[in-house]
Amino acid sequence: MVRPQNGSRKIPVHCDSCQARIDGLCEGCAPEVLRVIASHKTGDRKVKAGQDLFSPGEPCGAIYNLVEGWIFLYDLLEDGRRQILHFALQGAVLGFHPAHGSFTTYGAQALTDAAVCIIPHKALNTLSKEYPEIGMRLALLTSRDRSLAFSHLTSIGRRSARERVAHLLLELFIRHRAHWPGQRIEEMHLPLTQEHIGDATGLTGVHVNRVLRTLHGERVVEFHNRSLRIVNPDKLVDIARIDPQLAMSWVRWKPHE
Amino acid sequence: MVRPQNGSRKIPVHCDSCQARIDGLCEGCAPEVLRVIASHKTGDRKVKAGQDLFSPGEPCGAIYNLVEGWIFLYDLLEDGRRQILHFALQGAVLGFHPAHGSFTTYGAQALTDAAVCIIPHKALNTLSKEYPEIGMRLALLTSRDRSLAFSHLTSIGRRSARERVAHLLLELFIRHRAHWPGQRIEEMHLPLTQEHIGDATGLTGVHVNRVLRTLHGERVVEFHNRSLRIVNPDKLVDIARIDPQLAMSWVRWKPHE
DNA sequence: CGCTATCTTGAGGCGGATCAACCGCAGTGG
DNA sequence: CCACTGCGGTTGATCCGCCTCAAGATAGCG
Repeated sequence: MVRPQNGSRKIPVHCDSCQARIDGLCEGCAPEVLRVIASHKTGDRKVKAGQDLFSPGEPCGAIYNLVEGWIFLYDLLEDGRRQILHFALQGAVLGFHPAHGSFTTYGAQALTDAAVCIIPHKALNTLSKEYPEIGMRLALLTSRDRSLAFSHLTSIGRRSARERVAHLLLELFIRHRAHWPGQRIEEMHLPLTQEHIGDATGLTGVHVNRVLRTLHGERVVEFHNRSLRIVNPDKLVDIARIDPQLAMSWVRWKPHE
Repeated sequence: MVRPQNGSRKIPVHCDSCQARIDGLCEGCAPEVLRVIASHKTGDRKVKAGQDLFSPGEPCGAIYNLVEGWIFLYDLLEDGRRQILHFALQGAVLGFHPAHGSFTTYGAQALTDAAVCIIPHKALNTLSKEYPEIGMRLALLTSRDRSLAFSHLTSIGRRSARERVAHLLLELFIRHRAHWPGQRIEEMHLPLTQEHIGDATGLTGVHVNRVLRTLHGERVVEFHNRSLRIVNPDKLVDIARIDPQLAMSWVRWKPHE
């Protein structure tokens, strides 16, 4: 299992666009909004794997910056069915809702032990006056999330189970690798169960299993033990029908001028 | 068929939150970003029904403010299958992508004759320096779109055909009424074909037809001739399983302080 | 070493897709 | 004024992808 960080954030990473060597966040293309925001935090918070950072329907008083770990956003129906809306990686801004001071419409749960820093909404308001660029940076971040959500919509609405699963695995692989581009190996720690994959793709865990077994049998990907290994990248891309253009928008916030 | 505006934008409307009487855009809660942005437009553009404002894969050099008409965002697969991502109503900001100067990953097509004003990306950059609030306003707008996309994800991923259709109709009705709150009548012009509804809900037009016929037979909604009439609102809400909390986020950008 | 979550595999059923007519209606042109 | 055309809606028959239910098999983990 290849997991370069594994608890230590001291390993420097490269930004995929600017190739700058930085610690955790890219200054050029990943928004400095994160650093500035983080500097105004009122506190940190650790979330254990399986715990909610916030739950659906809670009052939302703060936004969070994900410093470490995996967190997913989810929606819950009354009958218990769950839809996973987004997988958040390091550096993500969470809890930024259109209506401040209202209630969350979805929840956020940690897949691994995670760490966030907390910025109250009030701080954000004053902050945006001090650093006018913040607003636009935040808009770009949110816009990237919207693009991702759009691509998930297309996937769930119009693709087959096989394509959906391939698409999701590839997306997570690409987004993850963008954070750790030093790794050339087509293998990563992916802290999901097959049921998570099902809830993200609109399938059942059982059917995800069948798809994964097939893909395994075809020597495309292996997913065991929360470790993803891409055996045949070309074929996976082919199955997922990824638009390379789109893939870029998954990792880039903004091109360098 | 009740269609209050029908080509004339002179009818004043009320903001659902602030009750201010305004022309087209609410100053209090709908962001003044729109007015400011519009004041920096380099031109207007009319789009005929059925025409693309922009197509998938085009270079994107400008953002647009929808002044009049309905426009939907869509994604196209190679084999021709289409997913509708979003229905944009008056006041919407279109074409704001995470990577400026790159290419669009989805298209925007007019459902009715539509009018937009054009703001080049460059203008946006300088603009955000002049009016620092713009960025944050834009972030909130984009965040609202993201919430909508999330709720569509849940719908397509986890709800039955019946629930999805009910959900979409109710969403469009609520969002539309927010622009024309003077109308008490549960009837509106909805410029969609059943195929559009299918492409938005991940169903086929044929199946949408069956669902609509059933709902008609149950005296819940009538959808004829691009006109939607909600016969039994309570039942529709019940079928759609709308979270009232969520419904608010469809129309509100930001609560008044 | 037992517990519990997760993975695996099979059998059977169903919701929605697909395919194929046919209808109604608004243009449109003779 | 009417034939022609094309789009959208309607309906039926059939099919299939994925769900459901159920029973093991594995494998982390205390």
